[in-house]
Amino acid sequence: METKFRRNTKQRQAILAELCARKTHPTANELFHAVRDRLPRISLGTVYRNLEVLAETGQVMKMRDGGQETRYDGNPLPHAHLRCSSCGRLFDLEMSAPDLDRLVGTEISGCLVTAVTVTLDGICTPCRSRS
Amino acid sequence: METKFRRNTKQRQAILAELCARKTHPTANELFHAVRDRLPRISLGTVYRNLEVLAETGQVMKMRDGGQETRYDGNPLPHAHLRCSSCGRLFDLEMSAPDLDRLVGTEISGCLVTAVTVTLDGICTPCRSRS
DNA sequence: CTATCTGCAAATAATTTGCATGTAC
DNA sequence: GTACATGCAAATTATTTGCAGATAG
Repeated sequence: METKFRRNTKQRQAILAELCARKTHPTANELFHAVRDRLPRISLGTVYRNLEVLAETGQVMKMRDGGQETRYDGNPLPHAHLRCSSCGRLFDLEMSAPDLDRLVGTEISGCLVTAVTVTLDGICTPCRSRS
Repeated sequence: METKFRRNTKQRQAILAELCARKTHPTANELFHAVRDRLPRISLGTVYRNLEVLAETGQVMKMRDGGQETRYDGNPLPHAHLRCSSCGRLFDLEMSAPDLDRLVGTEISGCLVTAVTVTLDGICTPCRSRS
């Protein structure tokens, strides 16, 4: 959408609030169901459209690393993730990657770097004890 | 598919050869069209099925970081990527991340780490000169 | 007021799957 | 010979879009 002004609708507020209230990294559909408790008439399309806007304005991060669905992260600060290859969940890692984060804003092979994403793959504790 | 034996079909060979011959990170559909020059009756479903098998056996890497389509990488060695936020292309980076690669095989918060993915976002040289 | 946003439903895009037939081992 | 793989087409899943009515600023 190439629009100049952005309205602060109750739908957009509710989606952002719901996302920021979570430490998990929900899908659009999960957010849709959560937000629907408060706004019963909200539609899935609206959730997708708002997440797109929020990602453009940098309030939210889109994460397409893992499974089939896009997940969203309400934490705008740089932090690494761990994806469980068994259950597909994404966890925040305390760890950061200072050497890599420093690359933001620099040029590499003529490319201006705007973000650094670090994702580890592994098996999370619940999945390990289950097997 | 939970099968024991894996056949070395000409389709699977052709897909892997085509992928390894490239420095780019093609989509399933791009590979489909490329391989079809040699195997005119190959189907898109077969390409998807084989890429899945090749990813399971570690000969190929699935990359879902960026745009909407999954891309595949025929280089099994660890290396970072740069994704152009304008055109969506994925480039290999000479750079590696030794501090992070060292994490493979270790445990972090009880999770056994099996892989580390590093992706930078930026605008590639062609896209920068175009604007 | 009016440009932006919403709900709804239909459309699209990527990927997966069922099934009859083919083929590597 | 038989389990695994293929081609084809239909099904599924995630996401996007068109449009008429609603609403934030």
